[in-house]
Amino acid sequence: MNREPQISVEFGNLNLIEAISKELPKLNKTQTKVARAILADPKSATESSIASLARKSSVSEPSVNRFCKRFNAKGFPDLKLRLARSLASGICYVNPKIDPSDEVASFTPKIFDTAISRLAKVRENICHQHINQIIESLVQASGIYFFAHGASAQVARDSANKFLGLNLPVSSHGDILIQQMLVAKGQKNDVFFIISETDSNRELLEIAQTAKKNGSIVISLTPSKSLLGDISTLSLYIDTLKFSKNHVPISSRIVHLVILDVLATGVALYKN
Amino acid sequence: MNREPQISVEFGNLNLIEAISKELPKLNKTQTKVARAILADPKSATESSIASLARKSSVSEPSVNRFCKRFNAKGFPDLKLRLARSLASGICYVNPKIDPSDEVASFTPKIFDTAISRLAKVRENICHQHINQIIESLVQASGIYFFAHGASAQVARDSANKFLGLNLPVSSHGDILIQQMLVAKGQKNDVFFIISETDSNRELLEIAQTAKKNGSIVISLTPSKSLLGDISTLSLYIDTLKFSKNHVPISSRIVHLVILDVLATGVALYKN
DNA sequence: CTTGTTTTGTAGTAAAATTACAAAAATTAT
DNA sequence: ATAATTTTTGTAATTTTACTACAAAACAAG
Repeated sequence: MNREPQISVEFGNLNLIEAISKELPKLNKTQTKVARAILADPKSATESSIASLARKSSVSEPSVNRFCKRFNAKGFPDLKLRLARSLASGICYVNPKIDPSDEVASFTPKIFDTAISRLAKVRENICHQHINQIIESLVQASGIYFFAHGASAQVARDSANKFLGLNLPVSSHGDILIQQMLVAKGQKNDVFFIISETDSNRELLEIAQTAKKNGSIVISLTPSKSLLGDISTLSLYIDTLKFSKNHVPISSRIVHLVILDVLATGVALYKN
Repeated sequence: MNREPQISVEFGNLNLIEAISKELPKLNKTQTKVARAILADPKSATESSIASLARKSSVSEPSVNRFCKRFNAKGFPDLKLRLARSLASGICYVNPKIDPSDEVASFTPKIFDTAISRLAKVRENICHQHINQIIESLVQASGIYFFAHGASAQVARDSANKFLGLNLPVSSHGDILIQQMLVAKGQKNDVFFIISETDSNRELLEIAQTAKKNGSIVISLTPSKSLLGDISTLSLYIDTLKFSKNHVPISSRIVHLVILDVLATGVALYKN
């Protein structure tokens, strides 16, 4: 039973809450009241009747109805529907802050939620065509080299293990000198897969450039707007959260790992 | 001060569609009709009235209403709400199978969904008290040693990096001989943190036993019902999915990583 | 201040959902 | 088999909810 994903990313629907807060300054007096009431507790808004929302915002029922139409909804039930969708979709996930007074019971779910919402976001936005191209490159590569430094080195090793299990000519390397040597000897069908959480590494950039010059394929897993991504043959952009001191310090690594699971699965399917 | 994150996905609600298809065989004649009508086009169900859904499934309106209550909804609007929520995220909480005919666009969300639902499950079931005890052990340890083999070795290294950043006396080791040596010299306040996805490693078990005998603290991250867990001072149980050939091969590593983020966060908060 | 425009609420109407109850199946015991 | 009991289902009435037409305020410009 081949279950297709049931998502429908209808742009107009997904970020209704964001749309409302964006339009907030342009709204008149009563509509602002309604908007405030909704934004104050969007979830309960999805569960309440037009009457109770009208009461909550101290306006009349038709005013709530007009508000709905202002936002291109057919009516109040339609607005609730969109609201529910935009709440569940996670597009407007706010990364919860951890404050020093947090107990285990309060920060543990926060950390899980952050990880989950990051995955959910990437799930929505990832480009399947890119994935496909990467899979094809990997399958026909004469050699696959995972390069990374620092924390990402673990992801690189893990990836190499995965692909090794699929009988691909793969290895992973964390040492710059070795990376440089391998790139210098790179063939046309060699794939250099570079994983970077921060795009801050100058040496990796040069390595990628050399690889490109030699005609090898460079695939990168980097933050968006990264120099590394620019010069790569193919790249997947995963942004690290710029976390301030008390933000959840979830790593991109988790997302990277899942993406590499996707790639490995793709390769496995491709070879059969 | 148990403030929940402002916007969190409610995972208990999200799997209504799955719940319906799961209950399908247990339903009686009319309710099956309703279920079929909903499953045939869940999205349009969220947009239609009870009357039109009743017409579509060739049953009476009250029957639809009864169906709603069968699934713990307050009534029809409530069911629509839940349906909308479960559609919007598109996350499938039953571990989906990947079949060889799957395209990138169909197996990619499956893999993400599996990771997400695993995290969600652990988030719900994790014992905060255990976490707390582990954090306390780590903070007061004179030495922390992460031990793992195979794929988990990456998690061990990653964890060591994390705790190193918090100025703890930490190291990670993948080599059995070194592990044995370190355990033999173990002090009372030393913590041996053993990460294992499979509980299949006999040597690690012996190492844990030695550590325990020496009076050191043994903390383990293992599958439930594991021998390793039994002999540990403290343990967190994370079950690996026993995946058949065509199940999503998501690793426990992702869950392990998040748990270690939790522990690191706890330690960081504890020290301030 | 008056006229025209926009905004807002009132009251009535239409639609939707729920409930109570009765009819029809289905089940069980005789 | 058939009567009695239970369960299931639909009809009709009730209640709740949402929408619309219209009139009263509020506001702006002359």
